[in-house]
Amino acid sequence: MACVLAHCVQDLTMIKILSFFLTNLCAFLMGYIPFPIPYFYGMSFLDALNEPQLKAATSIQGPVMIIAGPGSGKTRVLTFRIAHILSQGVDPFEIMALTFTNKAAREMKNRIEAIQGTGARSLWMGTFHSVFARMLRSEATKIGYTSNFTIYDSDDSKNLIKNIIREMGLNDKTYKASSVHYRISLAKNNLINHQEYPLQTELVQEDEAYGRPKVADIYKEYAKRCFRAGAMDFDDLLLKTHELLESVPEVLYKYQHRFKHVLIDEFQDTNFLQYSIVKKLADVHQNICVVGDDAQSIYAFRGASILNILNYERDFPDVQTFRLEQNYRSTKTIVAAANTIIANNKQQLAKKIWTDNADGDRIKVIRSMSDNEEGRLVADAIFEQRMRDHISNSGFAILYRTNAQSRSFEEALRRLNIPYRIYGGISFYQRKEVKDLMAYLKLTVNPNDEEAFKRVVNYPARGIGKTTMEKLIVFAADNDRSLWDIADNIALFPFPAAARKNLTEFVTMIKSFQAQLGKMHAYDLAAQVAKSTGILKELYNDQSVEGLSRYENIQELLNSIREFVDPGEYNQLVPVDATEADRSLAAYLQQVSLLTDADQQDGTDDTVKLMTVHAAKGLEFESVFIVGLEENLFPSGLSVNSREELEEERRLFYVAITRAEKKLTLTHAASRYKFGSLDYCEPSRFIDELPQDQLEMVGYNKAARSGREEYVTYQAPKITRPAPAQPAFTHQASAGFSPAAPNELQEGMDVEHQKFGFGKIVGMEGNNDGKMATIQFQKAGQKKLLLKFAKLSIVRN
DNA sequence: GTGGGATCGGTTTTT
DNA sequence: CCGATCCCAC
Repeated sequence: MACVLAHCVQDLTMIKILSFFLTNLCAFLMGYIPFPIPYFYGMSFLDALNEPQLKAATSIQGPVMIIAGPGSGKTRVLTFRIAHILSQGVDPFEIMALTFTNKAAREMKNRIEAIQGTGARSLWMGTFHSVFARMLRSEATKIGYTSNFTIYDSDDSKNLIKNIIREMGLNDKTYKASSVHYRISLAKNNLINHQEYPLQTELVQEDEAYGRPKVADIYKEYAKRCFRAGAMDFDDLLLKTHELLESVPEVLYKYQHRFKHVLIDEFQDTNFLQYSIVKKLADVHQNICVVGDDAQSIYAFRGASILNILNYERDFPDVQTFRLEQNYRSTKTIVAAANTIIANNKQQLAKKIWTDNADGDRIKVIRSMSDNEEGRLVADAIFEQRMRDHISNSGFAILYRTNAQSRSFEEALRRLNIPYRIYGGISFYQRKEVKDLMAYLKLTVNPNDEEAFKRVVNYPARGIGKTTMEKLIVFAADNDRSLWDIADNIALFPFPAAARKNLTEFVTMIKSFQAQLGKMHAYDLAAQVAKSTGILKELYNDQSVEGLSRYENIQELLNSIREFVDPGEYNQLVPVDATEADRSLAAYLQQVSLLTDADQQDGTDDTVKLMTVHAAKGLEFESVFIVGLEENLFPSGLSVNSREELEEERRLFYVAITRAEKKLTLTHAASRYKFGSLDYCEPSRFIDELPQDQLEMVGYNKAARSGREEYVTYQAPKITRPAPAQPAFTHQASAGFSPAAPNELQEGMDVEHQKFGFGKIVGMEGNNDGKMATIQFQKAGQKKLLLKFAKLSIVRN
């Protein structure tokens, strides 16, 4: 027996060694064999394309539409198309290519460069937002903005809207900032500005039906305030571009004639506003190429519409259409599953995706009892596939519907020592400390920025409180001037002496930064801002774990500024669409606001990727896990009320499925925690829509699905893993704890306080109503009683 | 004006 | 379970 065991162990070791060897050999070959694309593909780089791809890539005169199914080599066609255009003698700066992420643009640029040389660097290529932000930066003065305009992210926009709602004395329960913001955004994306909005009877009636007749007024005030602050929100970057082209003929003329070729990737996800801009730009040369797939349209909530495809055919009647239907990515099983799913949608263009690839494995459907178990099962499966199928970490993706689902997978992967990387969620630039420093920088560049002003005028605390701010806002509104303007001319307004002094000090400080703008290196300036505002000191004094990481985040932000200003060999913040180097602080701030989640990745690391299905668009992985396939989650409970919404969820599922090359695993949990309590979950209807004979069900209590008394016992694959580390604290007590807690806490006990660190409980007076206790805590080494109520953890000896 | 504790309310997806 | 907001004591 022992002998057999020893053999197994040996075999396992052999496999490990072998797979290690193979993986490294592959990495070695990939990394070290030079990959000169033109030679690799033969005589001409065009040889590498199949028949329909070749036609799509080389028909470069006149309007073109390419309908490209998932995995059909769409990116390749686009790349070769641009390379082909360049080879016909067109200048790179006469080409505009709009992609979905900056990363996609950068990758494509690199590939084109490999074929065509470094000239490709000056292509106008990037996301709609970043390309037009760049255009606005040089043209903004023609529509009354400065070129240093701030870009408001959605938090800034919502804050401003919330303030406006309050100032207008409206009920902020009926007027929720997020829904008002959504309405305004929807309007902007359909080319309706604030003057136009009240005239749109349909919109106004909808608002009234929801009991929000004042949305038009809020929109108007919002537009006014943004303008006064010298700020544009995400939608403004497009709307103002459109306005610019509409109202300034010489600008329109200049760009219309410049761009001989315009290309749009992911056309199904562009909205009316974006389409209108591009249509204008392409009007002279009419060389416009759109690439898309209606089945992968997943941004209708953002205003994207299938109508664009129909409009396109109407607006350009002599359009040439190409269809790429052969899938080179996935197994037959996966392609069949995708086709079966999408066939449930009524609204779609007819097409059939097919593949020559192998049949491949059946699709696994795993049922787990809880979200935590779901995490463990997926981690176990990855561990197993890594060994058995020789898939490297980077060959795996875990895709979920909402960012909040990542937690259980993180924990499980960490336990098995599987390296992973999460995209999305709270991004680096959304963190409080980063936003704080950024606000100072924004204010330095554009002092009228109202959101930045409000954010930092009293951070760190300098005695400018609610009352002073309220006055400031009132004076600003009365005089239609920015907050900064009022603060800068404080003598003209009645303020108490203390407030006047504090505000003046603040203004003087910001002005001292501004004085350095042109003279000082942007990095040094930012570092000085961090220091002299007291942000750095404040964070440095915070010795908690979070405080430490905040401090590091500030350092990281400073580093990214340095990288931007001193472009190194590889720098992800370099504007992808930059022809001339604009490396001012203002340019940095604008670029950073437009980074997408996908841009954060360097993509080359060997990690399992965790992301939402939305973020996975355009990517592919050997083995894909689509998790949380439950009713009300995927499809989202908010998107099952109309056929259109449900069909978008189904397209989302379609996108998720088609990311997989070889293996596809679907999971759902029978229950999951929601707001701290267990919630029971139905399996998603999408599982039922799959070809059932292609599925391998794991962990199913079949009776629950078919009504028959047939139980399948579920067993998790046995994988030895290190015993979980004993938690240092077994019970966390806090003000408002349950009656059980005081029994755990005793006088004289050593405890750790969340914020003040280690100490002792010196008293436990006054149990009010058996639910609350007053805890007296004394910090170690200090005589003074620090506080009465405390959030504490017990330290076990 | 400041800071801490209690209380309430809320879940999509992204530039 | 989280964060925003309210409320109260200094």
